Amino acid sequence: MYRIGDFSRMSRVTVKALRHYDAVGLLRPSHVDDASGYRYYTAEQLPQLYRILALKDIGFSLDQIASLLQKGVAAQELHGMLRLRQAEIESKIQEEQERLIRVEARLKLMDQENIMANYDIVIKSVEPIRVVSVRDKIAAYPAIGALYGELYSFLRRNHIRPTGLAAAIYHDSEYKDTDIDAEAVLAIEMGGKASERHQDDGKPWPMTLPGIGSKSDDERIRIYELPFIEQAACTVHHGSFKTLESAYQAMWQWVNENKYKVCAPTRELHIYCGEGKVSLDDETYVTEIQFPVQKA
Amino acid sequence: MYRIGDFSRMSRVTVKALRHYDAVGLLRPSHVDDASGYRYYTAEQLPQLYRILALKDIGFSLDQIASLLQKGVAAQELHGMLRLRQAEIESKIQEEQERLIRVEARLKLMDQENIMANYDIVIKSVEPIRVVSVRDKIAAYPAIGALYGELYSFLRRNHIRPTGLAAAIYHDSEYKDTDIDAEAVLAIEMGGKASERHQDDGKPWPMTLPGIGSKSDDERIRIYELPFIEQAACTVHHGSFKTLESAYQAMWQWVNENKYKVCAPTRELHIYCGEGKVSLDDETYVTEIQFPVQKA
DNA sequence: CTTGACTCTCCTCTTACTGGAGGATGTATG
DNA sequence: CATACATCCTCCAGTAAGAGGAGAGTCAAG
Repeated sequence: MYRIGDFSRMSRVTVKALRHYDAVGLLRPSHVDDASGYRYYTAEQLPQLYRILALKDIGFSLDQIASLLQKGVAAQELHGMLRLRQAEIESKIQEEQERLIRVEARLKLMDQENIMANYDIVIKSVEPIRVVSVRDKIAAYPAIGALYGELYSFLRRNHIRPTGLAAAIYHDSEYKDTDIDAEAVLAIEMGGKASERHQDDGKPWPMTLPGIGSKSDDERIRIYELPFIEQAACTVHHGSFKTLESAYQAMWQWVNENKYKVCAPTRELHIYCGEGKVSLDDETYVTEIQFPVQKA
Repeated sequence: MYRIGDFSRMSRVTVKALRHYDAVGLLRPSHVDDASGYRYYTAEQLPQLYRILALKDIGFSLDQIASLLQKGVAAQELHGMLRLRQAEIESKIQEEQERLIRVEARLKLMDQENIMANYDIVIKSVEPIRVVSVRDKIAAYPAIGALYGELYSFLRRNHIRPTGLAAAIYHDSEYKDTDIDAEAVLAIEMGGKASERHQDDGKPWPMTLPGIGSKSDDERIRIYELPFIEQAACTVHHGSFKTLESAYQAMWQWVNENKYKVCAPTRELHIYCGEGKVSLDDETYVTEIQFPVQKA
């Protein structure tokens, strides 16, 4: 019979931990003195403790260990748990390796800091958005303004209210500065409440509103739902459109270095874009750039 | 100005998390309504939030992020933090890889379970122990009993009390079953209290007690301190000495598969060894086997 | 009998939030 | 203007695996 301190020294497990294992029922001392509450352990409990430590080393939680020990678990079951752990560890390693790549990419990017502003790039999902849209080849980026004009006049004529969110979608798979395949979109009301939006009932929304869209002027305009994006690399540019370019540069570099690839048209969300008419060098603008990506 | 829910939807950060960042001072809403307490965020705060997320992705704690953001930290400093993180991640990956090896070794071992009992092997450190010792070549393992006899008679003659801990140390670097270089040791009192034992003052204990050890009978006997072992692979065998062999087998296999190598003589601690005379097939015995190891 | 080492229980703290209760506020609709 | 009801608020508890410490009781040796 060993007192807790002796048992602790033998096993190199802290007294605190031994008491904790007692409390959670993982390793009860073989005897507890009624009067003093002193815990007494026996030599036979040492292998039990070692089993606990070995399983802990493997990465099981105390709960899992308890269930592995208590119901005289079949070897089969332990085998399965081990396989599961194996997979978990492997994915954890992968995760850490990706993290490592992000750190390294960032370090690299810092060394070029004089060249480009520091953008913080984040992977997130993007919910579907119901929009009115017009798509056309444009000569240069600023020309997209005309497309928004078309959309606003369409909405006015048909008494549809925009939600205020405007975005551009670029369908070219590479960088171009002329003859750009651009789409301008304005978000409009979704059906249902925000909390229900996720679980779409599958019914497709009409591509055009009933009774409209037949006029020849509106033939260019579509109403549909932008698809959900599972993973988008996103960054926010705070400043004028003139300097937006550097954000794109940072995005491409990040995507490459982190071994992603762009798997759908890129989007540009105009989060803040002034009240009146749009200018090219308003430094107060806020724009989010979204690159739908997949692990390459 | 966005309400917390809108800001949450834009950034895909939960409302709870945003409130938490407010609480810890990481990202204060740019305006809080006095009357209602409603938090209002601006578009400019989106890049700030993204910076937080990017740093979090890299693995910094919120505290670290706060300190990185608050005192307009020099790029130098961030660079240093990133390097540090890099090293941390690398060591974490290594750790997980070792964990993975342990899981695989265990799976392998389970497949041979019919052959050998399941031993749980653990890495721990072993504190120095002050002992009386006698070392000799013995013909076979059971012959070590005679060495213990010598030690007990020595202690009796010199009125030294053993602490009760007995161990065998095997100096052969490979398995032998004859002509074995064995050392029998019995622990005796250390100077100082248990809590002070760790911090040895460097003074070597005398190799022999003053006034004794000069008799010719005692020339074989040494008194010294077993060295501290930083890492020892340890397992406990519960059963007779006859079956101890299989524990050694398991140990060697484990050490090899986990890519360690044995770097010092192995020890056998007799944790429970009956009261009277020692038998070869007492199934109640408890023995710990310790292999000092290093990563190969 | 005293001293000092040891042990006990109970409390709080750690991370980065999540979940929920109970109540106040904001906005759209009838 | 009244009423839903969606959204917001603040507080409280819980998570894993103990660490740290307070205050009090226990054990063995001298």
